[in-house]
Amino acid sequence: MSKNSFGFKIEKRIPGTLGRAGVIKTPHGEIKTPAFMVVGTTGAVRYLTPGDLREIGAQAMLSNGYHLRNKSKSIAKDGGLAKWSGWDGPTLTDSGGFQVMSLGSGLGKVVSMEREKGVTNTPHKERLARVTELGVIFKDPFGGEDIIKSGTSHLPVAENQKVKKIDFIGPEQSMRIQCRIGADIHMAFDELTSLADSYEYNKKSLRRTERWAKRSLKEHLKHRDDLGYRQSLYGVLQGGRWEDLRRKTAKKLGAMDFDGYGLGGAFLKEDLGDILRWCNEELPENKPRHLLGLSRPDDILIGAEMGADTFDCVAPTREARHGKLYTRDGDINLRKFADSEELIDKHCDCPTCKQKITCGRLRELWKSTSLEDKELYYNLASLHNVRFIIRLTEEIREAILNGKFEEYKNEFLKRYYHK
RNA sequence: GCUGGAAUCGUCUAGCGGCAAUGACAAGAGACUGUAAAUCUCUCGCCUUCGGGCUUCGUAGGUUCGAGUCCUACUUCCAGCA
Repeated sequence: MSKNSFGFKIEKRIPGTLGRAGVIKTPHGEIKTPAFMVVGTTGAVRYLTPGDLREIGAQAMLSNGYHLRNKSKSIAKDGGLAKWSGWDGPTLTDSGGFQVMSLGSGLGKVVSMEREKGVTNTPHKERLARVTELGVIFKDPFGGEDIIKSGTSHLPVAENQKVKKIDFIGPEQSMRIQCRIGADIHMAFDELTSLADSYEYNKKSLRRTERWAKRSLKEHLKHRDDLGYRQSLYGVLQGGRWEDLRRKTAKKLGAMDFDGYGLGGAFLKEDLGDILRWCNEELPENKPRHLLGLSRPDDILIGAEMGADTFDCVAPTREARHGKLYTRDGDINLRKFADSEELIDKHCDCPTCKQKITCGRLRELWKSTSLEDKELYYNLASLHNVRFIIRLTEEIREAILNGKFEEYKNEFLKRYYHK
């Protein structure tokens, strides 16, 4: 295979659905799909080494252009993300589109998929991101020194507020940053809307995201070979929970020359399947699709069934750090396992379970006042949870290839969610 | 033995006349989905029809409308001197 090629091949479909198993080819290796990409926002997965990632069967890592924006030049100098990070397999970078929401309308809030949680948007004056047609103005709240003088009312800061820096990121900036970082796959710059945004706002935002997609594509073409290997670009589909918006944007971006597609949005759990179906019925079948930011087993199963090929999510590592560990019979809360001699899951093939480290011991490390103990816990717990999700995608792939997806899905869901 | 000082919710701690009583830790429950997350929320004397009721700050008295807070005695602990 040529070093410069990107490709996707479908190996087998799930009969009667949009789902498939396949292989994505990138300059840094293949990704057998469905696959879970580990999240290493700043170039490393928290508390996991590249060696750990290999050991638990990770195939690809997702990093973030926004978080690496100030390091992109030195990453380019080192030959790109793979060389710089020590993870030499396939990589993907997000554009910063998630931060438009997480630092803007969703600042200080959790991203929930439950209707009951009653999502509201953060007031404009408190936001650290402001959206304009040209791009997004980000305010960096850390290490504030520079005082923003008056006469900057177009910026999302109060007068005389101390902030370190104002960053402007639009499609062109995001593409340049991502092309310097040099992941195998990039995301077009998009705006992720929140569950609280109206149809009208979503429509307006979606049109802008589509214009940004076009601009992303144009800028990306200029720089995609700068590091000596071909970097690919996915267009990102937004449109909230509305079928007309979703189908229209999928058709529109689907006709553009992207290498694949990101399926984005803040979803209610009950809507996920429909939204993915609307998008994937319209998108070209022969291009890979990445479902952005989801990893609960039911979400991955629906995603795979509805034609998503790759996934990423911070939940496995974050929840590991917070004491929630995954098992086939549902999640456990480590708090309840003081002095327990049990293993998390005696059939698990992760390094932590293979070493026979008990829940009691894990809890002790987690609750320890020693940072060293805690960090050991974060490593052991992250290894377990990430391996659990990777194994889930491996088993889904296996089931698709064997024509047993439906059977596998039902059995898994029954055991995991006790229904 | 004498002289000081101290005793508060599992632990440490605030409290100098209006207090069911501060904060931290521990404990318990929940959350977390393209990482502002080694984070966040809630509970943490007993009962409650959620209005409130009851019992609490070493023990026993006292002063006061009112005491964890002031006074007396006792108990225990700490420090200094013998």
